[in-house]
Amino acid sequence: MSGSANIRDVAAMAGVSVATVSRTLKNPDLVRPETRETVLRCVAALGFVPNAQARHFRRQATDTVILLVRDISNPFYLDVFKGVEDVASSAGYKVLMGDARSDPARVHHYIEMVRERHADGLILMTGSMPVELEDAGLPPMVVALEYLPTRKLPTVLIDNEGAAAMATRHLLDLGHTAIAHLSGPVPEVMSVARVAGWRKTLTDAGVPPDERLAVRGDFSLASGEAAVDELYGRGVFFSAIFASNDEMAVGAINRLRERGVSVPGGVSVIGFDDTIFAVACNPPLTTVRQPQRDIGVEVMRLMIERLEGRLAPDAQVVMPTELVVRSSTAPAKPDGRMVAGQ
Amino acid sequence: MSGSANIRDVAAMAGVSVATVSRTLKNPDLVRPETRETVLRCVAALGFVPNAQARHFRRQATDTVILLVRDISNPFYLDVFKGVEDVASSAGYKVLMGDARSDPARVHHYIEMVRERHADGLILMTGSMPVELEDAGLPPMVVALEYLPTRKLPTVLIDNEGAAAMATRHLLDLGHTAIAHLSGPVPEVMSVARVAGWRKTLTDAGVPPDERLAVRGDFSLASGEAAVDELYGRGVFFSAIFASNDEMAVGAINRLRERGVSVPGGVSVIGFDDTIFAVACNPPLTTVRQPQRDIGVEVMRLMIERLEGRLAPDAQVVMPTELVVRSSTAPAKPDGRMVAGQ
DNA sequence: CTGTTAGCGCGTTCAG
DNA sequence: CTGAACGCGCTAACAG
Repeated sequence: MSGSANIRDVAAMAGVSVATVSRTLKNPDLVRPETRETVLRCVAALGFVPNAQARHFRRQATDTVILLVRDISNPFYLDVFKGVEDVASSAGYKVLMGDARSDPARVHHYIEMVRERHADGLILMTGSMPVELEDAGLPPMVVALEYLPTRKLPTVLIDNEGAAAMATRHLLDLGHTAIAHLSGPVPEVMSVARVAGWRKTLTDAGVPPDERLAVRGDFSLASGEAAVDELYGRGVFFSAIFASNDEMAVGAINRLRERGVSVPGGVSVIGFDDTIFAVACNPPLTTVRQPQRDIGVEVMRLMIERLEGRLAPDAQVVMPTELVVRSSTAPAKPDGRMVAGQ
Repeated sequence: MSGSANIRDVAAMAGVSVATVSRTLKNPDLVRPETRETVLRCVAALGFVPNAQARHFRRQATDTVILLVRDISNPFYLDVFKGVEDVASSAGYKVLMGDARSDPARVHHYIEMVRERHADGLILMTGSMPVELEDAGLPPMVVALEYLPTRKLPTVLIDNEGAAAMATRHLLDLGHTAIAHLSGPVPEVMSVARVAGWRKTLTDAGVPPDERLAVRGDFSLASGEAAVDELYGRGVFFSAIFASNDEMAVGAINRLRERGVSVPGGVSVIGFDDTIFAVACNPPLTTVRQPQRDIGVEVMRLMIERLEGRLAPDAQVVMPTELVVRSSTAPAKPDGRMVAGQ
């Protein structure tokens, strides 16, 4: 009745061998129906529950993967996790969530966990990675949304430059030309690509940006607020802001309002990601949507293929992004200078 | 050099027995220094990393706990996770994050994982639990912030009724008397306790609430928006709202503004939790803070004590809450009726 | 269809 | 201080 029965107890009670019990549970069609029923009855009677550790030990697999994110405080990862978890659980895998806190030592720690066979594989959503690890000894890994320049690993990506161009073009189409950009932490590839998309789009449109319009942030709410102060401090005119994520966009909006500038009346703001912040924001945020859940789904699919040995090491999946127009962007005022020097 | 060396390979290379290698790694002082050094050299040379599965199998422990939350979409859990993870990792434990999605079947699934010895214990942050499980057969579990009436389990709590009273009193102190309440899903204990705190505080203050001022929500942004519509639909006057979490408070604020009611000028709004929503909100949200990270810290401590067998089954820890005054609440206007029938 | 057997890699006796 | 040997619970051969 208690949970401490093992497969031998069941076998003894059912008068069969342990192999038969094992088969009944794992491969029932190999067992004669009557035998099967007897065994199952005994399993129930003893409250037998197979020991996963023993099974894993024997099979040399844990059926567990680790999802390692840059910073778990970022709600962005919540839906990614859901996607990963859906695919994982329907394929019999468990998901461990790890928080790298942007610390290479912690990334290393999680890689060690896989090498110790705590888990079968590692899904990386972290930009940094310790370099001392030789490629050969690396455990099964796949990457999502990040760039690890020195490695060749299966990856799920978005077109960051193209998505940034989409955001910038939206503002151009509304008549804005003085478009500031709040970037993520440069020189990370992701941030650099978005800066490039912004700059190129403006240049191609014949309004190459004043470099004072580019402010470096770190994806935090606070850095969005600070960036607005920085822009005013630089004394540069702008009628729109393209922020590299929603959280900074919200920070920027809040600071603009504190300064008496309305959004989108005074300044238009567009974000990036389409997280919960975009809907919670007031006004609701125009943003570039990343399909978070689907990204999770795809990267877990890659992981499974990788674990089953059927996947090219340089497989790449590019996920689409999409402009979501809400209420934080509006046509530019003809007398655009009204905001200057505010 | 690759990671596939086992303890026998090390023993062979070092010319000692496997037992000596094991001791060197786990209990170095039992080994003569020179032997130890030789062994360690060989460990390094072979890139030996002990197989965690084998160790766990042998020890009948996984050094892993599961943190099962009601709904991972709720950013509230992010900091709880951090607290859990901090304590866990410094005690040598790993944390698996599970998402119950308010589905008892999923809770059951995670309990099974523990019974299968996938993990050593389960931290429950879910209100529902399948009742068919007999108390005796339950694996090590501790609970945080939730009430499982039928069970007696170690628990970390807050004083929900007291905290709700604190929020309500803040509004009373500002001169409000027509105070609406957006509750969580009644009849869950947590929601009921907050409703009780609201009602009792008003009654004690001599302004027993019109029952039309109580609107049932489900902790979602959308239900906060809908609740505002519901209040206006009921035609009941209110100058302040106490929402049972921040997300609903933000939803309420946004809908109020869409209706042309300013916050806090027209209506004051107070939330509950102090999640990232409170700071991202415009205006910044007055709220009742729960110490999320510390709650995680405490509940993981309880878990460890429970796993080490030293913990009363009915241990309880009550964590303090705190009023955080920001800008979404303001003194009531003398001509309070200005909002009515808006 | 079923039973027998041999480990998976490690920790822990118990002798020396 | 060290080595030999056993077994944790299960699954995957291989025989019947």
